[in-house]
Amino acid sequence: MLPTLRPDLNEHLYLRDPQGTDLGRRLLAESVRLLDDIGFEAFTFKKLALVLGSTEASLYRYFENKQRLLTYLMSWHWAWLRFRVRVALHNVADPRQRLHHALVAICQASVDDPATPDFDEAALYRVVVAEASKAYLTKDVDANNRVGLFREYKQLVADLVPVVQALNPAYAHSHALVSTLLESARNQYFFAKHLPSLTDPGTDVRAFLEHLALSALAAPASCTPAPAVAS
Amino acid sequence: MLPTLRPDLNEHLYLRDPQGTDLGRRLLAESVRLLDDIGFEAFTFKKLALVLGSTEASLYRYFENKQRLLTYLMSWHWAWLRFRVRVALHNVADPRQRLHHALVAICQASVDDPATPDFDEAALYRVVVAEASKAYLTKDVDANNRVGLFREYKQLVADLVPVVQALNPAYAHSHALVSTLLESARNQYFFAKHLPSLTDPGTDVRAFLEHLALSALAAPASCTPAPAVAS
DNA sequence: TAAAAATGATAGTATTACTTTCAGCGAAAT
DNA sequence: ATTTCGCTGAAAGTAATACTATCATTTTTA
Repeated sequence: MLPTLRPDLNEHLYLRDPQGTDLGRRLLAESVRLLDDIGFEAFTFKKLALVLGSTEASLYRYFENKQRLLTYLMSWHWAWLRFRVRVALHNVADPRQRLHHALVAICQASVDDPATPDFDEAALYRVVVAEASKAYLTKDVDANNRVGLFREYKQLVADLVPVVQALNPAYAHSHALVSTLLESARNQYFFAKHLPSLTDPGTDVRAFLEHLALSALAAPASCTPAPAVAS
Repeated sequence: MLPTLRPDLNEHLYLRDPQGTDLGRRLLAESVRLLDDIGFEAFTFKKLALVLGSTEASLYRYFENKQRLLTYLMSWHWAWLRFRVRVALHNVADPRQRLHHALVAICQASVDDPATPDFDEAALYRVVVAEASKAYLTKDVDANNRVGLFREYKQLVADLVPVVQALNPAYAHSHALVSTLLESARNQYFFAKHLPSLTDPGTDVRAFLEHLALSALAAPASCTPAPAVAS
């Protein structure tokens, strides 16, 4: 099952609350493993039912389809990240420290929590890295967004915006910066593993992102203006 | 058909060169329209055959599957971007100007070329924004990468790295920065349209990215170090 | 004009993505 | 103690997807 934290995820994500039953919890845990194994495209409820010793029909009682299940899993991850960030920032006052700790929380999302033996957090993070964007890069983003399916991601961004704003209240792109940091974190991990020429060897993703954010927010006048020469 | 530019895309992308025949060229043009219409998940060769007045079997002679077709289309886009960047940077010497023009080329990828009436470039860019990452976020990235399917994207990054390096030869993350700029450009367009709370209202993506890159590369010492306080 | 290449027509297979119905079982309420 | 409820499993079915194969016909080209 999913670890200790049990956020109230949007009820449109599921048909029946998977956290409420044994089968539901095993569904969640095993789906992460299976997604990690074979990827979202090859993943089916039939295969999942097989490893669970259950049936397709039973699983369809929890989730309308695998897309919703994916979005559920990603939402859970985002909720968990929010929690981690909140804890990491607790009692840290210095704005620069706050950014630092937030980025540590975001980038160390893959570390396994030994308190949850039957839930593979490292596998979830691999699934997040490889599949998260498929949760919203679909033709029904707008419909899904309308019913709140991306609430957790948007909340995570909303939580981080003040962290960034604190360093430079005049910065005009704090939402864009935050979403770029989150998306880039995933991408750079993926690239490092699979398309290394799209990153730099031995890159510390957190250090890269922290430098990026701090320098953007330091915003010395010399960085800001677009060049004035003719096009 | 695809516009004037005819790059030599990796031959593993297709079974039969679609640029070499009339049906092949119509396949490419219509697939963009159909992908834009219904999205990658709902897209099938059967539906495409229908709008082409052709048959499934005929289309499967060009592409092994829709994944390869998508990667072909994205590769064509990346090759075209490379070309646009090259043209934009021609005879521009000032490093800051070069970055500026490169980003203009990248961010204005959606403008339609009136020279190619039967090819909808705006539609291709929408498809790129929504679907490009699905070309590599799969379980067979590594196999596909090995046979060169992502050559164009990697080349685009490789072309842009010197542009960035010229502004700061000591910068340690130029590959990560370039790939972040490219990925972020797509993401921010998508967010602006579908998940606006993940960007800032009225954001000029190019201006955002240019400020981000310039400030990261300006790298005053005050931005660089991680904070020294206890964790 | 003959050979080669490309296309269309037809058909077929395995799998996917579901839905439906019904029966059985354990826990909770009466 | 039994009814009832919620959940699961079993079985079957459907439409669509993702292909592959064969063969006749048309188009290109040498």
